[in-house]
Amino acid sequence: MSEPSEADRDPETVSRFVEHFAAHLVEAGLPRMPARVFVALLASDTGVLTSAELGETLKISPAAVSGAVRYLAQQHMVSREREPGSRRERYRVHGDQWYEALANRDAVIRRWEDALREGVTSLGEATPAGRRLAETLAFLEFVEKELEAMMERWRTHREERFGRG
Amino acid sequence: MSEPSEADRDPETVSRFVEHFAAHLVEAGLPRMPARVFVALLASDTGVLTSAELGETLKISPAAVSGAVRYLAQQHMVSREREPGSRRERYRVHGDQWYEALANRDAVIRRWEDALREGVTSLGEATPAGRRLAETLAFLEFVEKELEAMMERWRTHREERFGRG
DNA sequence: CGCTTCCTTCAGAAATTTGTGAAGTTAAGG
DNA sequence: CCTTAACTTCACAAATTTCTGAAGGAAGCG
Repeated sequence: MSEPSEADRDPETVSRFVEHFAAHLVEAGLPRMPARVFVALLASDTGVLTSAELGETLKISPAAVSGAVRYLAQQHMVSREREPGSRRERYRVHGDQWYEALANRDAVIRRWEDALREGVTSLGEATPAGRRLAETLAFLEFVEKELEAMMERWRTHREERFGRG
Repeated sequence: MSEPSEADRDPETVSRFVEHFAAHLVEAGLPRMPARVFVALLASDTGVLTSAELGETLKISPAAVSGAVRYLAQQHMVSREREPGSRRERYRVHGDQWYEALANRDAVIRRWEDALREGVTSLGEATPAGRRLAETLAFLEFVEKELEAMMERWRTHREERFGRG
């Protein structure tokens, strides 16, 4: 029998995890292909894969890889690198970068806030509906601030536990 | 110019806000009908609407209302009430209930954690991939605890600012 | 320069999701 | 009980989304 070493990178084991975890992300609202690509990167040993490798392990066309990666890059969940002196593009999931993507939700929150402010104004601050919207707005403003503080605490916590990544 | 009173509840103004804010929620992953129904409730003066009222303001069939409401109830974003001695069902968005739904994300996070733990085990704790997954897991565990604390702080903050709802 | 490699874009096929009408279910009211 | 009101469920039609294959660029390499 084989040693429990790198040899355990049985493609099937990896694939099982990829599909399983990706399914959860999909359920949470991430499009299918981006989810699969993202998890494949997370589960790779170097955290870097080429487009071709992604296509092969996930059994999808180059076009699908391209689309998924574009999506992920927009969300700042992966970064693209150019291998110098080669046409190969490499995609990387930076350990932290992915947490920071969560902080990126910030942008989303801020747009919600804008919409709510408009609602408070147009419905009237003094109306019950206006007050309800105002409270929701206050909640989001609160969360926004808290998230920032939380990420700061995480960075500290992380260094204690994992050392500088 | 007109007084900012209840007279401002021009259906068209309300509708504009509903559609606008709902669009943001959809973009964030909420299905369309649930999003519209939810915002319609948020923007109503009492925070309570009957199925018929929802159908009329949103111009959708009873079936669509039914489906949307079922979804929202499952997510704990609205609650259903039975008007005693009537067949009419009423749907309510409780001011806080909706924040607490965010805490409900807890359940989602916990399932992610389970999937990640499995991944760490099957890929091997000692492998680079395993370590990456372990760190992601640690992040989620951290967030889970923080969220709870955050909600607690919000409740305090809220009372200071709005008095007990 | 032209060839080759790799990625992207585009149009369309396939699959999934979404919303409706119609029939079914439950419960109030006569 | 029978009628009527209100919501729900189901099957299907419609719209949207998703992925592919094919054609179209950019960039290294000879």
